[in-house]
Amino acid sequence: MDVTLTSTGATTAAPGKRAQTKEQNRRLILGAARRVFVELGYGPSTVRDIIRATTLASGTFYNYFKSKEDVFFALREETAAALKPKLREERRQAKTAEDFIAATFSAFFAFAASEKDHFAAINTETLHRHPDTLDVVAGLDELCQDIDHAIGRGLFPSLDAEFLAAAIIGVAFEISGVMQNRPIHDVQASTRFATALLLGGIAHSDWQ
Amino acid sequence: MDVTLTSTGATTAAPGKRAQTKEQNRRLILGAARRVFVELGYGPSTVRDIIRATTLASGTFYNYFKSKEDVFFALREETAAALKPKLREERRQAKTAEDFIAATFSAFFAFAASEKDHFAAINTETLHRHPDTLDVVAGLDELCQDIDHAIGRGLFPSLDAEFLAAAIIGVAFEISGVMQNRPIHDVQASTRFATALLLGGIAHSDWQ
Amino acid sequence: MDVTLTSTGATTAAPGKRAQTKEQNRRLILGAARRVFVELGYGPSTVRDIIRATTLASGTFYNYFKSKEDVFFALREETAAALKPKLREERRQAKTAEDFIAATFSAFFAFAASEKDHFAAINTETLHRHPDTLDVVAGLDELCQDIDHAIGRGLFPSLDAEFLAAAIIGVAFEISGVMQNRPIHDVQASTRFATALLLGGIAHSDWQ
Amino acid sequence: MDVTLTSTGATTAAPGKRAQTKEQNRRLILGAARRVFVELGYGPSTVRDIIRATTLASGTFYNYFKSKEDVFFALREETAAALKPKLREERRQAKTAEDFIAATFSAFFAFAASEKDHFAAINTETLHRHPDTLDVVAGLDELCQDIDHAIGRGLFPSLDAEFLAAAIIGVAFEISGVMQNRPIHDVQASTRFATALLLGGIAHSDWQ
DNA sequence: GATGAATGAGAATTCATTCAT
DNA sequence: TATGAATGAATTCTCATTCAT
Repeated sequence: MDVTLTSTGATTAAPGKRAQTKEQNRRLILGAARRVFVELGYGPSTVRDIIRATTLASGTFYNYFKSKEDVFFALREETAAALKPKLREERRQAKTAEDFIAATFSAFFAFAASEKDHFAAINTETLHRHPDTLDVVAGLDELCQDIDHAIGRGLFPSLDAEFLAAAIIGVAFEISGVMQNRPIHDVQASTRFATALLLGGIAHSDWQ
Repeated sequence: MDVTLTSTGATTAAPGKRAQTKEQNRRLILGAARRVFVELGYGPSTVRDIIRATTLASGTFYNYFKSKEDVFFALREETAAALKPKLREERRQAKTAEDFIAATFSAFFAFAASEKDHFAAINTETLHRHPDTLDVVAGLDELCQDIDHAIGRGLFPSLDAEFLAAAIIGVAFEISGVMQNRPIHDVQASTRFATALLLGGIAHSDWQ
Repeated sequence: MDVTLTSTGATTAAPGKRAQTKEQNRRLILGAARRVFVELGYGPSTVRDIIRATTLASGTFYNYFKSKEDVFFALREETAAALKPKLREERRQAKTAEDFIAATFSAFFAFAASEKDHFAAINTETLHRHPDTLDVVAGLDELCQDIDHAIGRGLFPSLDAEFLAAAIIGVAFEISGVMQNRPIHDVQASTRFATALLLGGIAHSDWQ
Repeated sequence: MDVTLTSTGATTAAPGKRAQTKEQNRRLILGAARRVFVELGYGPSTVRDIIRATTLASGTFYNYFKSKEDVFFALREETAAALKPKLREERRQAKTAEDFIAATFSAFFAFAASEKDHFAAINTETLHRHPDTLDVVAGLDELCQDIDHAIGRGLFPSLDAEFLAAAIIGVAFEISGVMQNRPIHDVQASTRFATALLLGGIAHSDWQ
């Protein structure tokens, strides 16, 4: 009984340290989850696997997350938070359609190349298990908005923004997949190809 | 003597009732699996779920397939067998780059619209669990070959065939995803958009 | 209907051939079972394993045997039928205690060395699963009788025949186990050791 | 601060309620396994059977043991730990061959009579499923060593120690089997018989 | 008699989650 | 809050056996 009192006292006495440990544990779990998702794929991964990749006890997991899915959403949020601002920023400043497209692909491929783990954890079958993932991460909504905005600014002709956004994202993911399978991850070449294709199509003059 | 003949004859008659039931059951399981995969997604689906979607006993499943994965491969094979020939045939006969691209998208979107289940079962997260699925179903290899061939015939400029194939497949899947979410599945509009984009790029003149 | 007639006719027409196939199949199953028991041990072996080691269909098994245990009893009977007469014959003709003991061990070890498979199939954990196996195979009853008889003939002093029979069989099996683990299966040496031990004990004069 | 101390103290106190329950459950499972092995034999016993003989939930079993085999090894270790020291101790102090042999048999039969369950659980067909069981439990290695040592001390003539050890163990197990089937478990009579046989052989003078 | 597919009980094992400490 | 043992539902898979052909 008095214990409650005392312990409460202790809790309020050192809130900083408590909070720090809490944030620490949260990051511990997220990091472990990312590693596990990359290793096993999202579907086969279990909460047990995540806990095992941690120094924490099984019960502790549930102080931070409700389920594996819950962890995944947190990870996705992290990735989105890291990627989306970069994408938007550059697109905002685009003066031409080429700037716009190139900025999008460039940011995307650079991220895919540098943050392999972020990307791998997301890229696994999660994409289709949670089909909005790609939209969330790459910011389909924002891309749509930006495209509409760009159409308004006269950068693009008036076309189906949703289709275009889908096409851009489809090309971005598939090309980045090919890129990651090649011996060297040539971000520039990938960006050049995707940009040229989206901008001028196959028929345009200067391939190579 | 003749008895032996007769009885043998009866037993091995044409497909025989036995063989017929066997093929029937195989199809029963495949059908159930397709429905289950569409409903739950591939990962969460269990062999039990598939059996439950069937009138058969649990053990019977294993007379036909080794595992859930085994069923999936059979389904994928089916889908590929249904889709790939259509794709190739039309591309073969293409006289122009536009024919080539349009034929590919048209066949793909038509298939996606008409064979929703085939497509949905494949399209689930299986795509990334079995990353070669898309290649198998849509025939990445054949697409690469056909592109190379088309380059040889002078239909296309000389570009990175693998990148282009990836881009086409990425656009095809993503656009078909958008299409399937819209109230009406306008195959023609989707085909027109994707073809125009890939062929002339965003910058080309006549959108709409 | 008339088929029944005809087929019956056929059956009675060539009874020899039928019977031959029947006996053939029985032997096929017994042989497969022995191999399987030796390979996997009796416990882990399944009827399926036995059938698989055969060219026959699963249902056919049940035309010949009721269960795995049933097969085992048949095998044991076979082994007993092969071993017991040899043992008895030689013991009958024994003129001295040494003859009696030596004959028993000699026949046993020779059998163990030559009929490894028979022996191995029996020797596995079946021994204790069916604890009477050893008695059946080695003929504990007959050994008891023969000992009693020998006591009557004055070959042995008057001792507890059951204990002695147990001791003989225990020594026989354990020594044969050691023998089979040695590089060469020296039946004579084993016989000599066991006979000397049982006859004169450790304390007797001429070991070596 | 002191709260931490107190709570920590409570949690880790001596064995602690947790640890105590854990050990309790371990013994619960081992006890159940022993009963089940005796009842059904090792081979036919299943993990389910063991769990069912317990008040615990199925999953709990796997918190303690990996498999049925794992339990068996634990039981065997227990039995060996209970039996072997008795055997060795008495043999060490043996002044004569008779002492040596008698001590071995006496300890063995006494154990067999008193610890029927220990013995029965081990004695089942496990013996041949895990052929080293007998050696482990009865200490074949130690017996060999002790025999060699005894030969060195001049207690025994120079004979094949491995053969002798095998013979002793064979006699011990078989005689104890006979003994256990008799209405009264006369440890002394069994010891006397086995000792006399091994020591002086059948031919020695004073049976009875 | 021979065949081999269907059956469904049952075995081993894992897992998310709870809760006493 | 952290811990980690207990839980029992759920899953995969095997097996002996039956029975229509």
